[in-house]
Amino acid sequence: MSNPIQPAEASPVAAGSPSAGRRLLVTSALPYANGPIHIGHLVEYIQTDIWVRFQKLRGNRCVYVCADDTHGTAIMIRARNEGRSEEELITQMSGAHQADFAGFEIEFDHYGSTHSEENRQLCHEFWQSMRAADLISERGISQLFDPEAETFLADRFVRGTCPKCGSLNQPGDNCGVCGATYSPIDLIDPKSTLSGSTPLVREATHLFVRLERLHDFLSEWIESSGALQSETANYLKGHFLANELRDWDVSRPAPYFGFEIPDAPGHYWYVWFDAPIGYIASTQQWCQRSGERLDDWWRSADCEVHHFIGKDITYFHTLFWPGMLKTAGYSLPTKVHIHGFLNVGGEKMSKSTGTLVAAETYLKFADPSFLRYFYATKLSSKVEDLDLGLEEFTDKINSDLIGKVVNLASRVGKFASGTGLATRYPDDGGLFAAAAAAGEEIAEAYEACDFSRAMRRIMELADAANPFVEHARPWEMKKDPARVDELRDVCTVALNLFRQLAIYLAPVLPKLARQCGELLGDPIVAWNQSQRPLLGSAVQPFRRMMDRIQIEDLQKMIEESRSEEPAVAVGDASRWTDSDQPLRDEPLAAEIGIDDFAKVDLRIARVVAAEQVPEANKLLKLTLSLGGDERRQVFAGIKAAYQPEELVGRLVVMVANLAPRKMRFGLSEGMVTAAGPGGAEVFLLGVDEGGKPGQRVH
RNA sequence: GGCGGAGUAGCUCAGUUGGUUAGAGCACCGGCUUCAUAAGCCGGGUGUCACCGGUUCAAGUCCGGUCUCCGCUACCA
Repeated sequence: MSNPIQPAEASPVAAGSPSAGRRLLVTSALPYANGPIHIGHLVEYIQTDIWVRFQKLRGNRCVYVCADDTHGTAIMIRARNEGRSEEELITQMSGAHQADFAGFEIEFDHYGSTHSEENRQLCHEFWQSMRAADLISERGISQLFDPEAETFLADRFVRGTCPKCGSLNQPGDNCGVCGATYSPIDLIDPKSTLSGSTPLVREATHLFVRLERLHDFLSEWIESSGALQSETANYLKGHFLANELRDWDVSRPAPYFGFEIPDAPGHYWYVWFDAPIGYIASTQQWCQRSGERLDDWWRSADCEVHHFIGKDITYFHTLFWPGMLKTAGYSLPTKVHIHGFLNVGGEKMSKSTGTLVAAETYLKFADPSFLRYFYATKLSSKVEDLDLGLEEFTDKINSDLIGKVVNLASRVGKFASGTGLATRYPDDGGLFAAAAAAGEEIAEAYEACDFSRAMRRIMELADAANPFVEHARPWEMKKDPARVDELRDVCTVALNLFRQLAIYLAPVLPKLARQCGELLGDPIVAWNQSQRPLLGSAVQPFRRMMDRIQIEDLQKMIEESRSEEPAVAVGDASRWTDSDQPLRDEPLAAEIGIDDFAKVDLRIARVVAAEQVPEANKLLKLTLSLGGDERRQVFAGIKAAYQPEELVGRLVVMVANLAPRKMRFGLSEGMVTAAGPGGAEVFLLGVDEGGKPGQRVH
């Protein structure tokens, strides 16, 4: 056997070892005050919280700030619809968010709001710096205005007919059918989704940040600061830095819920201007509360700044934000940690399948520790989407946490309160020493945000610990009073090995760390507690720490999330329980008269030939017959849904008078009608028995 | 089409700078144990390392090509 570890021999390890004494300011992206927190959001807050708890456990000075993101048109509209003030809405939402976070043991040092006096002041300061640096320009742009709601309309609040392909009821910025991008002004027959009225085109002055002036600085920072993963730096170089950086529109004309720009009355800062500044404002509130100086955290070379964000908001944090910070003289981020999205069961979360689970709903069915651990096993430093599979989730929790970790304590816990811990650490075959030695490697994995690696290493330790108990057979010792010393030794080893696991897992499972601290009468407060065994103390009565989870619990959770969809009253048709999702995805278009409809000449056509277009991603080439010699060549975006063979001979409905359009693979002389969201989910319209090619649809 | 990532056991994944017979956990099979247990312990490998070629004494690992999947992006119905 190897060296038994004695307290006197254990080498004292400096708190947090080489990294001791760092100062870190850490943020998660600010959740928007327009909806509840769901398990997708939680990936980021749990990831950040684990990292922050790890840093604190290592003895570093680490401050974790966040805030609600409260400004913008969406908040204004929602408050208006609910008949209350914006302030009332965001106050209530902030409370709900903070309750959700607390439920998952996400512990901020400060949680603020972008709608704060501190933020307003800081926005003024940033703005002045940017004015002084001559970064701001001004010009008029044409924008749609809703005369009824008396507000300018962001792209997503306008729908209309696509100017390119003529599809009805498309969003204001791009066509969901043909994918064309355009300005909402180009829409044919636009409608405001707020009031249904026809928007007017109005000229409005906007203020812009001339980002191109920071091009050299940004290129340099992105390339060589080390703040970004190479894949992200690469993406930015390819998509943005290769060309001239476009001016960034940072103002919105009144009415807008936000801060009015001091030297441009009637104009408000766009929400993405004041949101990141909210990181600093929240820090400032924390400083005021704790007697700290803001400059020590945001203008000090000794303090690291770490942002955790999702991949969807990469360019706000890697282009605009560093530019703003640089201009205003604040610290640039030491690191921007970017994570991917959450899928559930291999698919995007959605309300209709019930996979978009609210934080509050999750807490009704499962232990928050489980989600924290599960995410930890899935998270790495890469920008990768992660998948939550229900079976994988329950397997991992039950075998890792229950079977390996908690069970280790449970197996000896009930004996140990009688024996207490031995005063000398017994021979354990080197288990404790090996686990102590693994500490640095695990710490490195945490530091690098490679949590999955850390969890793997920790579970290896747990795997090694359980056979020790099995072979020692403490239950037999219990029967013989003469063997009480042996029994105490076994308990001492098992509980110390358990404690090491609890320390290494403490960033992920703070509750387990507390329970371990209570059991052994010694709170877990520092990483280096893993290096020396706890000896000679009493053990408190054992209390159950976690319960197994059944997959049925999760299924119920999904079920409840699905039923949160408001049911639609359907009266006599209630035996048909069709989802309302399609209508919600694509609301009904504006009313038209019969004349409008008559413009569209729909005809029955027979597919007489169908072939693959090998180079195309989505297209099949169809030859349609309208009877006689009338043939049309049509390219249809149904490649993922249909094989050419199954189409030949079929009757379909086509738009016969659509202007021909030249495409990469040839001329398309019409359009085949189909429904569905796209991809493989495309369904051609059929024709009942008796219909003949060439007949018009009336 | 462009950029990025991935492809190793039924599943989730490790696999350092090339170096014995390719690993772990889960699942599975057999046995043991269960007056500590939420269970566990002992044993069992189930593989064309996506494919083809190359470099090398030696390739899961390096190089070239091909295929598939995912993400972003562009074009397009």
